[in-house]
Amino acid sequence: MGKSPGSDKNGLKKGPWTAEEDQILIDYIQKHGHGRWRTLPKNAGLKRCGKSCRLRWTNYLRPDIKRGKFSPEEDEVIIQLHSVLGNKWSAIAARLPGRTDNEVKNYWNTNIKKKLLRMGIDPVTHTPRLDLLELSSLLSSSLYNSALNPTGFTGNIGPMFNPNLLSLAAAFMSAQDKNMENGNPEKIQVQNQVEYYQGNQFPNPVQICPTSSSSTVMNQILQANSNHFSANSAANTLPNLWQLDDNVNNYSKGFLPMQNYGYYHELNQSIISSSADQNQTCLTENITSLNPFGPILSTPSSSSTPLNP
DNA sequence: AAGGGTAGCAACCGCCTGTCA
DNA sequence: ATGACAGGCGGTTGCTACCCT
Repeated sequence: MGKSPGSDKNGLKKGPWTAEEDQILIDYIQKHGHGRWRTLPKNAGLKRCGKSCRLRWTNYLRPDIKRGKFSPEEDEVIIQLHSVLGNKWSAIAARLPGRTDNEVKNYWNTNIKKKLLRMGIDPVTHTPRLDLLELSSLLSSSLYNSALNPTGFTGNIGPMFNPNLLSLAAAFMSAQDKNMENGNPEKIQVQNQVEYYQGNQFPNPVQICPTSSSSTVMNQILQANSNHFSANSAANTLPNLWQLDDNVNNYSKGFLPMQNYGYYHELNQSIISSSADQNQTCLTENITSLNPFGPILSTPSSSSTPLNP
């Protein structure tokens, strides 16, 4: 586990902690509390640096640490929060009782990240990967050809484009793939429960037939959002559901934009989903017990602007 | 059974920020 | 205003366990 055993030039021990060291640290903190980590090891009689002690305590020895597998609900919370906060592991971990930032970070890197990639979702931007060339060119042409884009914008469509559309598209793509693999020509029903503050509503549910052309589907999607598009084009800006006009007002309505995953509804304390995976209906479940967004709603960091680099 | 590859994760590293004198 | 220090954070490393051939 961890770094190789040994000691640094100051004679301080490095590497895995022994049970004895753990016990010494626990005993000391129970007696004196933590803090002053630099002097703690000396006072406790540990040949460790303060930083190592702090890490050992916060990541492993703390009594409120919850060990074991992450639940599907925790998975969802991590993904949702990551889409808003980016790699702010401590902030994410703060919403998961008993989980540490290190644990969340490791879990993300070893598990969720791969899961998202397998689903065709970019784990950094939380948008469907546009190396799905067919989709990419489709979206571009849809934008260019549309009178809804009078500015002739030619930039990156990634975050400027309503990610929910991409989600839906990804759901379609993925469902299409699955059906083709299974040789199942049946209609796919992609549940779409996106609720927009500005009154934009997808048809609910959207019926998508995998045998229909992708452009038809995308046209349906674009049309379904035409209210928003035309409203914003009046302001001579590219339509962007994530760059809402007035964050304060929007939040006061009780909706927190969850990039690519719909909206978290403050009053219902539930996520109104635009999940790319029709099987992930748990997104719409009430997750009150985890209540991941309470404090976030009161901080400026809850801006609808994605924090991801 | 043995060896190579890979996933999981504890621990470390270096940078950043906040506090205080 | 500034420098020192403590603590926090995200990224990376490297060991162990497990899987596959």
